[in-house]
Amino acid sequence: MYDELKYWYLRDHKLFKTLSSEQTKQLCIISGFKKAKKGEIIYFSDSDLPRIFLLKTGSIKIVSLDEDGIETIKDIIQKGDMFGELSLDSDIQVNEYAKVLTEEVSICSFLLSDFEDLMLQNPQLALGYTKFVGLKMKRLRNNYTNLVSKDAKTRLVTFLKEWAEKEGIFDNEKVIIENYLTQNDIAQIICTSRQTATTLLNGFVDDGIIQYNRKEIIIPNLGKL
Amino acid sequence: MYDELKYWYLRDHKLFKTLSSEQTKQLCIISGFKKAKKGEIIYFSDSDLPRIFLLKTGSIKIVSLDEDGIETIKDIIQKGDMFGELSLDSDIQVNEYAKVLTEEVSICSFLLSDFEDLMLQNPQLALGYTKFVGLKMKRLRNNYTNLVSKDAKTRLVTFLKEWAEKEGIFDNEKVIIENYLTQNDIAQIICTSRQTATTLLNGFVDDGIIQYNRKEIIIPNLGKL
DNA sequence: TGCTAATTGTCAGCTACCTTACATTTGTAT
DNA sequence: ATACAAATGTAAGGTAGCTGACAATTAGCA
Repeated sequence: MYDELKYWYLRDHKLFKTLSSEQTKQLCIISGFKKAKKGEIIYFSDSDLPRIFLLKTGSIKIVSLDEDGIETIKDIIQKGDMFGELSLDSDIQVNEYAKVLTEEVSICSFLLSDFEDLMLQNPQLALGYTKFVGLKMKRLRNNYTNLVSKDAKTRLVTFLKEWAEKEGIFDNEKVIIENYLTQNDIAQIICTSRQTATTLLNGFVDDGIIQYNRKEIIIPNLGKL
Repeated sequence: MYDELKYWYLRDHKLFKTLSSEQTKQLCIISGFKKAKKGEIIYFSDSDLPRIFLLKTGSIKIVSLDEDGIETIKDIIQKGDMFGELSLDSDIQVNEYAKVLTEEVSICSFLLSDFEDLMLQNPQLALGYTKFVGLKMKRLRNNYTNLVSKDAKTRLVTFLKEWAEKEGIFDNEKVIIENYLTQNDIAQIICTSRQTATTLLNGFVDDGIIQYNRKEIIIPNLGKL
């Protein structure tokens, strides 16, 4: 029964659509599965073997700790996304871990080596995965460009728009976003200080462009942002 | 004879090592090949079909033009590197092109669709390619972190070190780099203004940490940088 | 060989943003 | 309910580095 569940967890991910149920099951048998609650930390280095993770529901942030013990957000992973050793190399970042942002997340994982084997057997999967990694790089590069050429305000607007597009609940021009990020998180994502992010957000509220509280962000008119 | 040449150009790239000569030839037949001189511009949109390029010798910069006509360096591509639609999607960036930096470059290219076909036939290639893209992403992410947390001076040092490692000619602790970049290029790479880059470089020269001219950069002691 | 364009050098203001520092509010455990 | 920690709000002061402006040098070319 448990295997069955895991099977389904993979099954409806677009990347695994091309696999026969036999192959998916093969991946499932060796895959781990877990749920975690808000604030919990998932260490990549828990298993000494490199893994690929698939976030089934919820959101997490990938955080790295630098020499001075300062947390930096590396990535926000959302429902349906994969994370872990995406570059398929096995050197695990010791000072990197994932932190759960939403109330609950469910994650399944499989060993990098098993995933590789499966890709070798199924070129379509390999191609799909390559495109997925490529897309991720494109997005990263985009962020990079924004960081260089746009100021903090523009970066915040861009971020809010993207967030709305990805996770917002639309009602005509109005969008509601479930706000599971602190202002500090947002600040880190757009690469600015917490204070600047706070000031900017409050500025938007004053201008009536957004409504903001700890639970949700409402954008009355996405076009106006 | 010409086909033969192109065959060899691919052959000794590590990514294509796993291919049978038959397969390499297959890719070769459909691939283009060209040489270009310093300052020349290579437009990706030249062929309406998306392509992957392989830089055999020399260096180029990938530049994008924004709305205001401002050039931004997206990437520096060196000998042996690939560039083009690496994310394997076909939407060509119209306002993106490559500019030759070294005296001469030789480039070969093949159609994205052909490359995909070949990957489907040879999963090992797909896997290798994914690792390659992953590595590229890792480097980008590294730059990103530097940009956020380090100041311009540190970024310049990091860049010089990397450049030396990658292309420098070593003589014990001393390294000589062939300098095909203008200070403006360097400034863009480390995301600062031309003036700041100039001042910093001259500062290093004054401190005796480097010797700088338009032809080459000499680092007497790489460890001291 | 001289002419022109590109590259490099230097400086003075300006500003977006960081830092430090503290007050206030909100969530949560006891 | 109370206490404590986390998250948010606000302000003053400092600064890295950008912008613009202009001179000096070097490279490419007719």
